[in-house]
Amino acid sequence: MAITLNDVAQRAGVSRSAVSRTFTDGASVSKVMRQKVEDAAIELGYTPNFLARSLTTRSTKLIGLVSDNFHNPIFLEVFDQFTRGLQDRGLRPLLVNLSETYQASSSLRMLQQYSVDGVIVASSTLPPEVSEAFRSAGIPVVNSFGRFSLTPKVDVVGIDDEACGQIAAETLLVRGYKRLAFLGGPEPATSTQSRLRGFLAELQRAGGPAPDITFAEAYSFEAGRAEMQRLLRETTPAEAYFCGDDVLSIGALSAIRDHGLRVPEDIGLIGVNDMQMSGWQNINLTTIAQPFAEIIQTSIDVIVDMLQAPKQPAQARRLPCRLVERGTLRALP
Amino acid sequence: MAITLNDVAQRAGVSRSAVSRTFTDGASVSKVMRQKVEDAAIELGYTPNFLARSLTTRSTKLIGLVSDNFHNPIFLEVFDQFTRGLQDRGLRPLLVNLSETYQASSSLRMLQQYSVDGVIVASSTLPPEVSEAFRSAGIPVVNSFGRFSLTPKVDVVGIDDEACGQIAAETLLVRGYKRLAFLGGPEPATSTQSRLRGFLAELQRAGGPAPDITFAEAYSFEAGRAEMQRLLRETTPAEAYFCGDDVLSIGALSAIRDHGLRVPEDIGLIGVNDMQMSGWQNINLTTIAQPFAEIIQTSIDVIVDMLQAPKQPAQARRLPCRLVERGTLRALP
DNA sequence: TATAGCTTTGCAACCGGTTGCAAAAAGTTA
DNA sequence: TAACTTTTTGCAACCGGTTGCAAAGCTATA
Repeated sequence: MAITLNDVAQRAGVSRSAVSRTFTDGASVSKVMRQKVEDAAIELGYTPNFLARSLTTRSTKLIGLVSDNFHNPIFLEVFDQFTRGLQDRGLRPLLVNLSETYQASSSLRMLQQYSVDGVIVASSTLPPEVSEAFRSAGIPVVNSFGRFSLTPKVDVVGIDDEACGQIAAETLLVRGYKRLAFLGGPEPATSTQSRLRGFLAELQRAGGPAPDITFAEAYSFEAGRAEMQRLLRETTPAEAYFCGDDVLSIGALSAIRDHGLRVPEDIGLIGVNDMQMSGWQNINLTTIAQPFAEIIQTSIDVIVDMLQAPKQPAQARRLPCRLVERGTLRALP
Repeated sequence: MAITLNDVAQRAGVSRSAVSRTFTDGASVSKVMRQKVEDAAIELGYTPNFLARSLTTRSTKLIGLVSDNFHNPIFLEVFDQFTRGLQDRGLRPLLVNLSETYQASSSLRMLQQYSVDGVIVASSTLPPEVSEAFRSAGIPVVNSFGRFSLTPKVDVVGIDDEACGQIAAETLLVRGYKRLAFLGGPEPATSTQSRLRGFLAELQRAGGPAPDITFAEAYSFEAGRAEMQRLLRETTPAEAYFCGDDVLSIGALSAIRDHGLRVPEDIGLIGVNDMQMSGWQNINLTTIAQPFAEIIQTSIDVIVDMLQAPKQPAQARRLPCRLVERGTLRALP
């Protein structure tokens, strides 16, 4: 069916090795040999079979891209940048959707069977064990958007969630907000906990009052809306809320407006992520931007380095967040 | 490094073929042989190498999933469903991001090199030639979200764009709107053209006046907003707009509100797609839903059938759209 | 022109599997 | 128990490539 090495060799009247060498960088072939082979290859429409090659070279250029985050719109941007970044370096993303029904262990086995060169776990919610399983199976792995640790078992690239909470606190305090609140993502998520810790620490340092603390059931519009509705119904709302995520904030925003209150006049709101939608004029959310592009670029760099240099000690990298001012907090005094 | 067939054979004291047969469905192995082999395999932690196997079986279970749509949030839902659907059938998506810098022809070659079993082109904007190139290279292909044709060169699964335009027209007319307008996606996109055709045909049939027709520069929030701003500035706005896409509609919606007009009281709006966000209470867009789940499921079924039965004549499938009533059109009289 | 040194080439083994074929083993029947 | 089937097993070739090694070809030097 498909054209193989043999066909080309026969056509060009040379040995199989000669053809192979023509298509292998750094192999020794003379000008005239290369010409003969290339002519034959073009005539026949030959392209080398990468999978067969991988058998001896032990490199497939396949990278497992595993994620469980197929609902938060920011992840479309994430996938976009990962696929492009990998493609630019000649790597191919084998996408794995780690939903409830598809267990982590079976995905490990699957990626082993396909001899992926490495794995990128792109998720802020998957437990570290998922990434660690790859590493202990000897597959280079980087946990992108993962939680920082001083003693990481696998390489991690993410933001400094505590610093993020700190920025939120500073931002609110400097604008003169007094009664603050934290509206986090799902309580067990480690990102939520770290952001809360940073938030509280900074408030305490500044001598502010302790904030109200609640958690939404998920990082989603509905969860943010439902939790804010509950707060408006059952409590005296705070002056400003630090929300765990933009999509959560947008849900909260809609609940506040439906309740007849204005943002930022009555209630202030600050999110985290800076997804595209947050900049839309009808949302216009003040938020703390994650450096997506840098996280992704760094993750790819890390994986690429690991392909070249085998097992280095694992390292956790923290990239800085920054405030993006829009219209959901009152102006600076 | 990794455990191979040979290791297991040696450990179990049997031939290589015996091991291979144990891991091949439908091969002939006795109970006791299977037991011996499986024991050894478990002890050693062996899993067969899929890529090596593919060399002889000529099946990689790899499916190229190519798209150029990494910006419209609905595509995250699309990727979610595609990856799960493929995984459920034991297939693996090799993701290809067809951006400007990454040409279609090189992706064809790449997917050939990886011996993918088939390709799904998931895009409503890529030209048919992209899919056709795969077919003429002998790779089973289905164009998901593609344009319907009576004489398709490749298998297509999508909606009936003309019927969609027709539904929009009916919906607006029955609510008593008189001065209608069409705010399409990029003018050259075939989906835009077909929807417009259906829209016009139905208006004409009903004897309504000819609508205004304009096009946004892209299927994006900004493009929808910019075009609607222009319309509000430079023209007398229509009573209701049929927008080519939800995200476009949301952009238009924000422009209308910023202009001090109310939806649906002053201007009505109807979109296409029914992305998740359209149901958010602060958007609440009346729209025509694409049957995403069915399109994706059908696309996968088609590809799977093609893997089994070689070249059947290409077929284009049209799945029905339906109206989703929310709050951007006035109520029925 | 003979010789040394470097480059190019083909042979054959190998990567990790599968599979047709024939021999061996097990099961059936008389 | 012998003869005949059927099942199980191992051998060896093959899938489409790569690569170490030695032979062949070339160039440069004396």
